[in-house]
Amino acid sequence: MTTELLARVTCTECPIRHRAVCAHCSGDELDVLEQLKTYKTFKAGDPILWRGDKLTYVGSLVYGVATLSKTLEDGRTQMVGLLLPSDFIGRTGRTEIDFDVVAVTDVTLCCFQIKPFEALIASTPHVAQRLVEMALDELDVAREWMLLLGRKTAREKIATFIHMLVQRQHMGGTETSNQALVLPLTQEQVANYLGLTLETVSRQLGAMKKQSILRFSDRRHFEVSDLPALQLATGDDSDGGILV
Amino acid sequence: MTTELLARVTCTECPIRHRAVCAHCSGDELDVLEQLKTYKTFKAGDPILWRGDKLTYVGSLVYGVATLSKTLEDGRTQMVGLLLPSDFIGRTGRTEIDFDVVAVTDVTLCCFQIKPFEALIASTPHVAQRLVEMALDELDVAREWMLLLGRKTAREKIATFIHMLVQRQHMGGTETSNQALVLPLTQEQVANYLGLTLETVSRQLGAMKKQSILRFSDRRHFEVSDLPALQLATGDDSDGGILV
DNA sequence: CAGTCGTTTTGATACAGATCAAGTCATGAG
DNA sequence: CTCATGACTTGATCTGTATCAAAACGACTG
Repeated sequence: MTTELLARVTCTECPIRHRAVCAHCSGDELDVLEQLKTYKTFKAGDPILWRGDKLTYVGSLVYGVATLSKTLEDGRTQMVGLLLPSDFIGRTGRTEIDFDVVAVTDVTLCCFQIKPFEALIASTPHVAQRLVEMALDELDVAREWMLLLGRKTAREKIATFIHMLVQRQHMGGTETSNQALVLPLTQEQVANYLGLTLETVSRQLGAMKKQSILRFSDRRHFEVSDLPALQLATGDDSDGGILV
Repeated sequence: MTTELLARVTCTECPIRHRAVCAHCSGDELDVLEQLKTYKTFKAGDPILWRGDKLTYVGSLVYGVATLSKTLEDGRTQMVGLLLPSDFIGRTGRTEIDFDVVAVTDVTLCCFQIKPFEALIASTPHVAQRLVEMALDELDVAREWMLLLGRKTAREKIATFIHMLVQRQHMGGTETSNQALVLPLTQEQVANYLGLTLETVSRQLGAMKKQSILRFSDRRHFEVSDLPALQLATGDDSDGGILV
């Protein structure tokens, strides 16, 4: 990973080429991006943006995992987003953000200064269009999470979270279960994502291990040994939109 | 209100002219919208869009109040959005929505067929740009609500909700407290918005009446008699972004 | 390899808010 | 005016999850 961290990649070879803001861009448009982009790297634990910071750049997450979170005065915190490769950080039309962005693992960002980027949007409809798509997708995700936070039980929350990891991690892969998965967060971070305490997360994960729904090889790596049971435990409709 | 419901208004006289998708449009552009738009009305309680419906039109809410909500199989429901005048319903780039939109009061929508509207976006950057702004604003709101749902106490939830009503209802008005406000939802609907039960909503509102933070003239109309106390009870930072 | 720090597990207890169960209060219909 | 229905209130009890506390487990450090 350390080599990846520093290597400058050309857009055409970029691992997030087809999912990031640049997804709809033609070769010509990529050339423009190529000129503007710079890479920034962050170590695990580093803050990427702090609440109230002046927003000087925006960018796409290329490698690693980062979190968005909001914190109350007394320290209670709620994660409001989990950023995986191809996700976008920052927004146009505003110069401040009202949450913290933190690198959870080592992170590489493909960045653009905000001014030139805004000019780019005005001149490159493909980027603007993709940005809307991504914003609306995020909105859908946020609303799904509102349902989770407001109405699901601890068990359903954990199951939904794991199920989301499955879907996001082996996109396009084979649909067989028993696939190696990474848990990119500590249990405390999972708790902050799900509106729970870390003790409850531990107990619920423990229960799912005992029921052999999950099998952990170490703290960070596991597989789903009973996907149907997991899906059932999410509390959602049986079919995830795929009609029988 | 019934007269308003059916009256066709020209864009230049439209009450949401400066806040809706059309906010940035020039006179010429409004002329185009004028050709495309049609009004639709709904009675209180009517469904506007149902989950899984084919999305054939999009539109702006002109008069009234509507809710977005998601429901689990066993009936637990969570409101994921409260639509007030100028808010936008529908999205581009997808033909289905995964939540229900319901009219809470009588509602008038300014609608566009989705096909011509998508063409419009492509040709009218002012609309596209406004749409992005609105999507990102909604995303901010959704994330604020995630913090509320995941981490706030019942009392903080109620206080935050009322405080939001204050802000959205007398936008641009004088900053004095003691202003007549409308509670557009039943307590059961408030409960679904806040991830609580209706009994808890009743008790917390009762407590705030007893502490003379709120004063109700009838079920639906009230005023905030102690705004600082309300703000304190939200659990948020003291200043709502306005520096002293 | 002993020591330390962050993470996870486990147990006992407390409590906020849910649930269950009657009421009471409005409003509108006949 | 009476009845019916939906909205709200109030009280008693239950329970899921938080809280408090301690120990066990790893991974890294010197």
